[in-house]
Amino acid sequence: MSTFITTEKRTHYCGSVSIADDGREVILMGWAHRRRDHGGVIFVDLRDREGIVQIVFNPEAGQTVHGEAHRIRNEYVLAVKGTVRKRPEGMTNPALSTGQVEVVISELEILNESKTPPFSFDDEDISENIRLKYRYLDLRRPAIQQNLFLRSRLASATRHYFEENGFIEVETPFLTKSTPEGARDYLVPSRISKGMFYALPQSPQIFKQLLMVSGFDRYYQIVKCFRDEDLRADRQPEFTQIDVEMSFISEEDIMRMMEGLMARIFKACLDREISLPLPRLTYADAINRYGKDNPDLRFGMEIVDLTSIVKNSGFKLFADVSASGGVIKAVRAEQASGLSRKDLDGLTDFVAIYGAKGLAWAKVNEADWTSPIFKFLQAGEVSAINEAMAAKPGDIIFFVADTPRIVHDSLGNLRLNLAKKLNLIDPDALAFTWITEFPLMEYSESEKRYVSTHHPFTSPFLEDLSLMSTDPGKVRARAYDLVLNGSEIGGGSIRIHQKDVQSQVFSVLGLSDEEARLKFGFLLDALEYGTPPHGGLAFGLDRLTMIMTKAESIRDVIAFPKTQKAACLLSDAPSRVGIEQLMDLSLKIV
RNA sequence: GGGGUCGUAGUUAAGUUGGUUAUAACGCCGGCCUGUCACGCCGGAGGGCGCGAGUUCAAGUCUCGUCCGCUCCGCCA
Repeated sequence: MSTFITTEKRTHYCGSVSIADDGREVILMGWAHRRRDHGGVIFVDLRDREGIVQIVFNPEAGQTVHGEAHRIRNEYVLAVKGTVRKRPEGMTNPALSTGQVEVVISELEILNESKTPPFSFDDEDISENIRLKYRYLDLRRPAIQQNLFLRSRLASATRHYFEENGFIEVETPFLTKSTPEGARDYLVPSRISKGMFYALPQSPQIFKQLLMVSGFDRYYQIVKCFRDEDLRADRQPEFTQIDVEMSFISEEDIMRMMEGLMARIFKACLDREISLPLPRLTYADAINRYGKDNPDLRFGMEIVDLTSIVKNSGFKLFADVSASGGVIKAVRAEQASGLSRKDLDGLTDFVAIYGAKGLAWAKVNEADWTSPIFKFLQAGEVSAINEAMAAKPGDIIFFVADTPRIVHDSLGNLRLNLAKKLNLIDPDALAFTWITEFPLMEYSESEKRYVSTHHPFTSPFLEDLSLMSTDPGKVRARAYDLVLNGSEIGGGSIRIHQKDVQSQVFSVLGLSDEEARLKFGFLLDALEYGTPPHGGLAFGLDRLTMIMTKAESIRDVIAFPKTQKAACLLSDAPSRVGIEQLMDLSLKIV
């Protein structure tokens, strides 16, 4: 074989050959995307990461080259030398960015052959298990490559932004200490200390706070985090955070700095302008108006509280729910009377997922309602509801009556479901909102104690401190989430920097001084050595990339993702290990 | 842990009320073809229906179990 590759250098990417190169000799290397062999002339679409260009083998080019070109099959790896030529009249291909030109080949070297791939790279609906098993081939598909290119630009823009603003990137350990609060840890057994385990970090939370104690003042890191919890379409067991912490700052400073980051990222990656400052919503407002702490603000359809209108209603269900401390709320789907009875039954099943025992609906007419509950309501109630909902003929009102928790869950998700069904969402919209004033802790029925909403180092509102002993659920946290298009893309808080406040929080969480020492002793010690006021936040880089690429699954923005059972179909991880490895670690499988 | 859904040639799918040799398209292989670009034309190979039991004269088709993918609830400070 010749030594094309060692003596010659590639001059262009396939996708970057243009009409400006007309007449120029170029050297290209890439994969045979498709061949069209006419017996005489042979066309090959040559593909690399930048795109596709048509290369042409004419019989006149010579026996050797033409003969070799007959051997080309899909996905063969080629090196070619040839001359760029404007395509003959009427033979351009507008579907191709390089469709004005073609490259007439004078030299060819087949650098490598390829087995027939298990699936076509044009086909969009290949089952995911096949794609994941042959992920290296799946990643040849331009659509996924584009996602990863964008992800890289996102990370790059992030680094530039933080460097310009005086942040230092510091790496924190992956082999670290298991922390009891929060998600389940991935554990790594220690060989040297028998029976002991490291944990992979759920986030670098404590370490970045320690860096503030050390005086680094502004820290960031693009870092893998690990959580051993069940997966979702937007959750992987290992995922990437843009992790940030700052000293001598308040909420305002951090939120401004992060808004700047968002503006930079969207400008750099998508050339989109974000108007700042970003809107804000308190947690309580978000729940009351949208039923969720990650509301999708790309459309309206706000939840309306009807409890005061119907609490004394002749409709027993409403009256009973109200009397037992529940609420009656509703959303209005504009001009949705096209929904069939079957659709409505489907929606009832849908809200049942969130614990709702039923879903009442009312089609609004000129004078009355078409509704199973119409006959139970007085005329005054109907008109009051119509007014509260701003209902117009053709609208449908959906009611849920239950505990606040179930009502918000049901209607919050119903709102999303309806918006998709009724096409209310502009796919290009970017609806940011900060969510502020989260509760510091919530009572956990399963654990029979208060648990942190965010994490135990989150600072309470100082003016709420007196509630700590009397009504801990009412204490607000100095925490903030950033939500984009209904997805929580980041969250953080001002941290506790005084030891006595930290002790108070631990005690409400049911952690004794002794336990707290055992679990977080090193952080508590550090807090006693001149800790500056500090706070920070972390963004989910994967989720942000998902939104920016309009990916439906987090797997489409991760090169080598895991399945819902947390398995890697490519490498076959996790897998059994040999007895020797287990013995080294003093482990026994039970 | 639970709910839903899927599994039939390499791929994507079709397979009626269980009934001879399990279809199609694309891909693959061979032949022909000098302007195609989802090239075209002719011919061919390729699976026993995720796996395991069961019902039946007879099972992709019914039953049970099991595995895998996806999705949701719980979970994810």
